[in-house]
Amino acid sequence: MKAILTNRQIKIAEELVEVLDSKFFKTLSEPVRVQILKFLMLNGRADIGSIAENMPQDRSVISRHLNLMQEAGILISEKENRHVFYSVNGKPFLEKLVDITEKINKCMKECCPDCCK
Amino acid sequence: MKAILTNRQIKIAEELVEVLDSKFFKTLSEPVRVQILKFLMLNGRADIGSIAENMPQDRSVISRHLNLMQEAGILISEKENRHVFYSVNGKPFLEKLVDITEKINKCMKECCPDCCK
DNA sequence: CTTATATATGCATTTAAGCGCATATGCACA
DNA sequence: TGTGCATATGCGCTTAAATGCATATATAAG
Repeated sequence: MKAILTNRQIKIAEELVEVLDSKFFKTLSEPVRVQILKFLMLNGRADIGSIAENMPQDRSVISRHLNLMQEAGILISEKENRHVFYSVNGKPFLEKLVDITEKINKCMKECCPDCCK
Repeated sequence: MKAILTNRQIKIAEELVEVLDSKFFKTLSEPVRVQILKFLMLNGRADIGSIAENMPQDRSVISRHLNLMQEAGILISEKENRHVFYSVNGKPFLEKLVDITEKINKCMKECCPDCCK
């Protein structure tokens, strides 16, 4: 048990908690949503119908997953007439991941130097 | 819908699915486990009892979370007499995150160039 | 204006996970 | 060898999420 914690260390650790507890992270850790991500990576922009055709789940289920993924910043959606097209939210998506990695790195270096031995 | 997918692209996308579906990712996306991670980052190596004292959950619950986190490669455990001490598995933990970020980056660049616009 | 199609939503069911109690195991110390 | 403490585990309870059906909404086409 360490003796003293600086405010700076506590703040850094709290930032880490924030990014890990985020909707973003939770949304990514679900097999069906990962499959959807894979599909969109390989096939590019697609509407809900075409995505659902390639998944065992019901259309309504896929629709809800897509909505969650958009809210989490992983996908973007564009409504065109009757269709809603989804695609990977490329740069912001990647930046979020880099941010998480950097925050963990920073936390280990500054809060827990022993962790890195 | 893209016309043709190369084997290379499919392989890259499958590797992405693999890392995202991993125990590692799922284990990290749970609030209590994130709190445990924070605690160990700030306080360093600690045994189950001291960790549980700082959490609202029962010792048995914390014990199980710690076990999962160790299996996922996030923590390491060292048994000393009656006590089991846990600490952050620093380097491997960070490397895993970097690996995931790189895989997603690679997948976006090679499978879905449109994603990055 | 009617019909067909794409998506969204209400609802009930099923499933998985977290949770805590009770108890077992393992180890140290008297 | 017996007692006490740290951790592990069996069990049932509770909760949250995924799932699919039925249906509602919206829009395009005839």
